[in-house]
Amino acid sequence: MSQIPLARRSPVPPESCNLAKAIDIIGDRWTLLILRAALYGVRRFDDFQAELSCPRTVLSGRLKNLVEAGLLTKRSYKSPGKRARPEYTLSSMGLSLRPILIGLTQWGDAWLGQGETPPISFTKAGSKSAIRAAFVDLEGREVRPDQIRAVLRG
Amino acid sequence: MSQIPLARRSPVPPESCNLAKAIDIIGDRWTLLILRAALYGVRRFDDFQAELSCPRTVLSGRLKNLVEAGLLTKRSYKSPGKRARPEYTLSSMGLSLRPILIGLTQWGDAWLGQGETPPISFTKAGSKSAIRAAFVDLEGREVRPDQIRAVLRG
DNA sequence: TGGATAAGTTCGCTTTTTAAATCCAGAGTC
DNA sequence: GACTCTGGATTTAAAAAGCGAACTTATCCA
Repeated sequence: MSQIPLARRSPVPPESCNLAKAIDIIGDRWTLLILRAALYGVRRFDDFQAELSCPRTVLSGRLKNLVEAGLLTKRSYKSPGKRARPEYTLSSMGLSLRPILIGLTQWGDAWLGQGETPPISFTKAGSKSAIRAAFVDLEGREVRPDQIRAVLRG
Repeated sequence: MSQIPLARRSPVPPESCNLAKAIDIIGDRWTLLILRAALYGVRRFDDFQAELSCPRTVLSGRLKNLVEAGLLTKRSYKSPGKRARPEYTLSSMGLSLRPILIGLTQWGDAWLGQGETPPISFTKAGSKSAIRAAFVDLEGREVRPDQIRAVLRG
């Protein structure tokens, strides 16, 4: 049962909505899976390919898009006795997606996990108790979902 | 500059990862745009179509998928003097994606907004100061991103 | 009976995805 | 230098998905 009042259109047209822009960049299965792997430390072309089992053409294109969008940084690494090769690491722009992907992980744990213990969970450093995605006010105090209000144009 | 240590593979294989499962359901441009519109109150087929400007075939298929996945509920509505028609509203499963989409909106505001005032922002009811997506511990206190630790199996 | 309307579906056509093979550049080897 | 190995990326052709327009269906209203 949705408490959201009926609307014929969203209040912000998709063209000027930063959520829609974000969706244009990361709203793609392979792109999201690449970011997931990158957040776990995967950096190299063949490692991404082995992890995702996706066509190399697609991986190549998605990596290029992510570099152009500024989420990944392409630089060289060199193992001793090997030639230099590119590696793809998250920029600060890409790293700042981590809370969103962790939130989505926990959403998946809650709704898709079929009651099993999640294979990965998240805690605060030095603590054993779980953390969760939520909203906080300026002072860092939690705001319950039913307390959230949208405000248009600044 | 990424502080994430190099890994050849992610610690949880995509097949058993709830994040990967979540991406399979919502990791699609049109699907995400449908959920965005639904969170703003759009419910009807033609309203979604006008909002998204997507082919009706695509919309039809995505709505069916979202209903099957349990994120949307299909029921009938009836305006007085009109025949009954289906409407699509968010289930509690779909509603619980709201923090993630608001978080993504704020990520877009920060990185894609080109310094402009965001067209929409979020506040706590009865307050004017902004709220933001974050992590909290069991007591509802904020946990900074660098304090987050991943724990495997358990 | 005819028209208006909302919610899809059908139908050709175009674009993207996929999987496999191929290309390419440079380090190590002879 | 020539030869080979290898990680990274491109080419190619078939399969899948996306696209826009027209069409169908069902019901309310005149």
